[in-house]
Amino acid sequence: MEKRKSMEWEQKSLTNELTQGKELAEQLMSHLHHSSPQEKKDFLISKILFSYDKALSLLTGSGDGSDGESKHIPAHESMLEPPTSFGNNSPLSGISDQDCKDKNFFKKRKTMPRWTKEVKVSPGAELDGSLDDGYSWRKYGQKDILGTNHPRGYYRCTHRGTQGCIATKQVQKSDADPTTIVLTYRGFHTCSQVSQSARVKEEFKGNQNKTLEVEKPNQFSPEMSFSFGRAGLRVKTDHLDTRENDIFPSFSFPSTPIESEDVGDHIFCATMMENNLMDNYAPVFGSPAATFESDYLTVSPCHVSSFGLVHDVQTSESGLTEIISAPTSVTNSPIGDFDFSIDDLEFRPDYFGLKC
DNA sequence: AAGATTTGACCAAG
DNA sequence: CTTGGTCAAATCTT
Repeated sequence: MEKRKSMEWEQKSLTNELTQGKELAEQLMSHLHHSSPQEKKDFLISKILFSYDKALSLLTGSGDGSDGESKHIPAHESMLEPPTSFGNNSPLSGISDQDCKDKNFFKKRKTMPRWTKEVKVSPGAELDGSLDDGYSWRKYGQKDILGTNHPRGYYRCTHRGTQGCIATKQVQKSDADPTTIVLTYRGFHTCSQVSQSARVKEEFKGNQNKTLEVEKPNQFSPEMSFSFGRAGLRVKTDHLDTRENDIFPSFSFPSTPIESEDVGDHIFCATMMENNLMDNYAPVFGSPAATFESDYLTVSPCHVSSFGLVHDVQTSESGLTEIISAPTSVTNSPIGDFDFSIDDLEFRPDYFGLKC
């Protein structure tokens, strides 16, 4: 009896959330066709994401802690920080507060934002954890991990003490391929480096063409294809090049350095963490995951048809290959495309959604 | 001297 | 109990 009531309630809530999401998306569409303030769009996107996420939570019954990811993550790391790029006075903070109170939304989330990146380094290259990803890190530990040949290094943001930045990363050499470094990022930067990133982004906005020309004429090609399959969204981009320090995960890709001779394929693979708010907001948190060697590019999808992301781009320096992925399958994550869109929106609103 | 790294100890989760 | 992650004192580097 109790159970049935509960199920009915959940179904009703699910319907409500999905309906709300749809309505919000329609509102957003209408705003996109008009010159509405960016903040308003952000607000709508945020609400859409929350709606979808809540719907997913209901579907997966995450309230019982069955979240697949959570079992790997210590409970004391459960908090989700508000997206810094929205700011404290952003519309988002309002909704999140309300949602949190209403349904213990965040209570169910025992995870920190977490995703991995594999960086393949040319033989002979330095394989330490200090690979420059645009942020400064301080090593706070190292541990031998069972079943692996190489120790894992633990790094936290240098500004943890001064600015309370909670971002951490783990660095470990791959067993299968010692030239590959597996980077696991956790948490998003809340330090000033985020705003730094945003500033670069703004500069990029204003000088996009100039930058592109200076760096590598004709390198930026709009022909990117997003192919979504069960295995994940794939973004293929040919000859991407520009400079942009951007935010993970969606549309930030390493770019080609100016004097890059050793040109190789750059594979960027991002799968979204299912049913996780932080995934939705990952792009605006200022994650370093997609950053590399200070040269980045923010791109936008031309069309979106499924989930997951692989990005081929002309090399970053030294013919490095990066594979970025979130730990959980994206198959169950209908919000995957939102993940990709939100950052894009922040940067180039006109590309949001499935429009191109 | 201040900041970064190393490394053994500690703790929570499974 | 085992394991991954973090702490913090000792040590090193700038």
